[in-house]
Amino acid sequence: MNIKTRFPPSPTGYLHVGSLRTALYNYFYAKKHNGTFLLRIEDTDRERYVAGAVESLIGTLDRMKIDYDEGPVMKNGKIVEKGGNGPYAQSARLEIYKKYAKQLVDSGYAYHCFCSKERLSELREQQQEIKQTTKYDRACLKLSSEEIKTKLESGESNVIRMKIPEGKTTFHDEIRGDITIENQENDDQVLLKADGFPTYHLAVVVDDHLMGVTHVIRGEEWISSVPKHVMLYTWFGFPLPTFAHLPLILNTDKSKLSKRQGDVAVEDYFAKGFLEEALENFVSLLGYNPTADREIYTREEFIEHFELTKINKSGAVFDVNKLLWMNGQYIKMLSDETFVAKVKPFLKGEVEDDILRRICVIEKTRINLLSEITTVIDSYQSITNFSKEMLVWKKSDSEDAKLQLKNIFEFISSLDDSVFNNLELIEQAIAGYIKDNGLQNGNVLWPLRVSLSGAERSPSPFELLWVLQKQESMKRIEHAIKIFT
RNA sequence: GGCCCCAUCGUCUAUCGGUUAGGACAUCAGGUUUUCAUCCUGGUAAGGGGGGUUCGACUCCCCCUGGGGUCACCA
Repeated sequence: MNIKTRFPPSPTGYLHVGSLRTALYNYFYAKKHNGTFLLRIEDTDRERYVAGAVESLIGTLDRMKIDYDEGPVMKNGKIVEKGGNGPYAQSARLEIYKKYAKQLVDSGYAYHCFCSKERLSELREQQQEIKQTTKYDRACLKLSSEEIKTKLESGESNVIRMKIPEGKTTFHDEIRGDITIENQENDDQVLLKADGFPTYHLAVVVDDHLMGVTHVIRGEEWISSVPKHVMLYTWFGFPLPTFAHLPLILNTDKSKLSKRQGDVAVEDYFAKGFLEEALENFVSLLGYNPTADREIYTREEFIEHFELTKINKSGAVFDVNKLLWMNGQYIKMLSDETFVAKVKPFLKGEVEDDILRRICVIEKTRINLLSEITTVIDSYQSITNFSKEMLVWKKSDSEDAKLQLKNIFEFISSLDDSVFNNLELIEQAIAGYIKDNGLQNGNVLWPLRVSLSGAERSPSPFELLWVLQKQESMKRIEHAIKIFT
């Protein structure tokens, strides 16, 4: 069988991290089985229309390097469609849904409903008051065919609703096994809205079938509506796809991951300086672990080991701390050149290329977020005030610190400019100086480092000399010496 | 509230009847280092409760408890 999976986001203007994982899992599954993966735009809610959302979504998927065989793509700044099962935006498929909805009405599985929204909400309120389950009361089912005909002919606003039959519906979920739900739990779901747009339920079934989708992999929040989908598949005579409902991604308090409790958009994570690869790795691990002997996996490994039956059933808390750690791991794996390039968009002011490169080399093991580069650069460019106590190493004293600074100042000024272009040479020179004079590392390096950085914690003095260069370094040491007088 | 799903360290997970219940993040301690970071070593830390089934249950079954999801002309 030719496997086909799909990713059908609603174009909200950003990609939710839960959606990202859904997209990834669908992608992994298709790739593993040499199948196809398609992107479909579920834009049937005109009230939630966001201008430019599709473009932004495509951009984000592109940035995540999640490519699809079918669906809308950008070409010369415009959206064009790829694949032979389009259109891939549901708003462009209205006639199709109308046809299928009508077919259901004609065969008695669905019916027109003329009830106003006001009546419906009143009804709901009444039911809630007497603690009844809120369901449509099927008032319009009692309409005679003549009545329906006249209402329709007079152009009265109406929707098409499913006529949920008695009994119960059982379906199989690859992750959870068989699930049975009483049909009476379902409301007579609206399939076609008054504005002619379908609801999710109609559109997803029709499209998945027409587009040849074999595996429906989506979030757990859809489980309760699967019976409706199963009924639709059955009424249309469509073969059932394989269902797999992924565990939810949760807030720290275990509720469904939401905007209120932190960032949910992958674009937000980009903006904070997370790397695409780290995000993919982290989010993919929320639900299963390919081999369980490590945390860092390549996409190829995720694909190779991916199995629906290995996915966890319980929800996973999104732990930013671990993401941060993972991002740091990915940053360390970056080449210096790539790191510099990735960091550039975060720069506030101009930084000379060569200096930036040196700073990046030093900071690669020190930051977990690309955006941290800005504060780090500030610390190289300006120095905060420090007391003379700070210049004294814990195993030394004020007199010695001052002496050491004076001596190292002399030594550094004797060094050739070219030495400062090579981190190793700097280190060799200073180490040699310490050894030749029979000194202790701490006595020299501590005050040196503090005078260069102005901080108790900082990169090594060698690294600082390398970045600051001779002139600036001497200036700072001189300034430190003055503090003693 | 009805229905559905779920239940291993604080968190992500491994263990698909027999393990000293493993790894990772976080945390704590130690090492390396002039400091910080990196890195290395080690520690603390888990099978919600009660019944079964079995020679033997974290693992299978039932109940309870707890958590979550869902109940729209939103997806």
